[in-house]
Amino acid sequence: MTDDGTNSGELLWDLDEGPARKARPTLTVDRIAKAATTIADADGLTAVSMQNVATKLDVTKMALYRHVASKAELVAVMTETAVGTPPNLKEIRGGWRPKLELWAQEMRRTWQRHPWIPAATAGSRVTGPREIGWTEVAVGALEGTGLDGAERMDAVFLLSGHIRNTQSPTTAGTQPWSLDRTLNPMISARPERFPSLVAAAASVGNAPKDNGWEFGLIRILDGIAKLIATRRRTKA
Amino acid sequence: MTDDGTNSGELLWDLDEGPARKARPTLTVDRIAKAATTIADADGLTAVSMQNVATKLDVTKMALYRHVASKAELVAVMTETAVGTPPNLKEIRGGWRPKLELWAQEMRRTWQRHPWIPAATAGSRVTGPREIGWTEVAVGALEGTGLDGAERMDAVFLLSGHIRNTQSPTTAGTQPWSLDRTLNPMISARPERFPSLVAAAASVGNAPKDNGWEFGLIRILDGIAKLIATRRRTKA
DNA sequence: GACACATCGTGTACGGTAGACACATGCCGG
DNA sequence: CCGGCATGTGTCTACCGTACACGATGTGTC
Repeated sequence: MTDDGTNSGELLWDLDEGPARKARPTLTVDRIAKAATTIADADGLTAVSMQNVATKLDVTKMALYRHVASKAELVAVMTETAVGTPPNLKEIRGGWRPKLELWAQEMRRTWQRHPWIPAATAGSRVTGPREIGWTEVAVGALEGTGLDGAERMDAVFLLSGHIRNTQSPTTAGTQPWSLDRTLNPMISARPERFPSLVAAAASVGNAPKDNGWEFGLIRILDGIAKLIATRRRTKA
Repeated sequence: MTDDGTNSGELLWDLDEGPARKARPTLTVDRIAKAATTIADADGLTAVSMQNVATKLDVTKMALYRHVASKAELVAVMTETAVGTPPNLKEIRGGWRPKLELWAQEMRRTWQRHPWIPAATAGSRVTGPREIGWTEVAVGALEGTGLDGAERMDAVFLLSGHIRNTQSPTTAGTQPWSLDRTLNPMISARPERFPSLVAAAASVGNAPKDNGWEFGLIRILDGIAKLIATRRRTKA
């Protein structure tokens, strides 16, 4: 960038380092997506602007449009890369429940590595095959449980929705308390108006500070288990 | 608005209708919020820009800043007004479950009237007292169930998260099928890659087309019921 | 009744966003 | 050698939220 005299000196010395060293490697979709992902991981999806990505790659923002059609497409590519490949659940023994537990944990871990994924995968949009692959294996884990197709789909949607809700501060609803279980001061200052919330905050046990992740996971799986038990009974 | 000759005629006639009829009613927070809500109800929260709201009220956008400090504050006012007052659950008989069922239904209905609420209530922000009131009554419905404070809060959060996930197309995760249960064509074209999804889509029963709302609600409540049953047993 | 002042709406400006489009440059095949 | 095509640049438009100076207007006080 800086075009001062020192640069020419560096250029001379760099001649020793080998031939054909490109000053600027050519732009590819991959490099663009990687740069955008770095930004998103660090500063969130809102920090991903064409300008920011372009600056990081030392090009103008319009250069990016030679490789991606729109920002939405860029985000789609980022997402499809970041979600990775779903876990292989076929080798997991013990039926549908351990499989879904592993699946949920893996998904949660992936989303923790890339906290912007929930925001990027909300709303209607084009979905990539790898992302769909996650749904595929989860629905597959529920085959043979007696649930019909719609139920298997709904169960997986319920589970992934829970991950979304507990994982991302940007897509989750606002909680009355903060992450460390400290009640909103506006509430604790008005115990007569919000008695149940104040009482609940006063009697918090040693629950894990995971934004309700573990709690919800067990409740959902228990609920699904109950339905499956009913189906097996009616079938027999 | 139009400043043509017909207007003066109307003005003359209007003299009969009473004194002090203001051509433009003065701007108030209420009128601004109402206009913004109308826009959001019709075209979504993204259509709510200061410019659009101002145009609707026939003022410049900067005039709005005399009454609201920022757009975030405007959205907060809109939300607090739109959520309304929570239902009175104390009169509902039959224990926690019918109470929470009614609560969830009422919340869902409110959110259906204003589909932008999920998007407006996501992320960290200032929460209004009426909105917190909804959480208050739901947590209150779980008192006396044996759940500790954190569990009562987590249960309500789980439930409202489910409403959010099934209610708003903008905050929900993308489903492999559309609202009418038609599988994404990208999936149905590749049955060898997504066998479980194709199989599930083929065996959909007469499940309600409610985006998994009813399914998830029952599963979650069943899961909570199981936990409550455990607590009662250990207590006794 | 005049005048100062507070309130409220206007107009202009700034930095940010996504993206359309014309132009330059450099590489590669004939 | 040379023409064409791919790729990156520069400029422009239409938005977004919001800071700030200005003018009009209505109101309370002397």
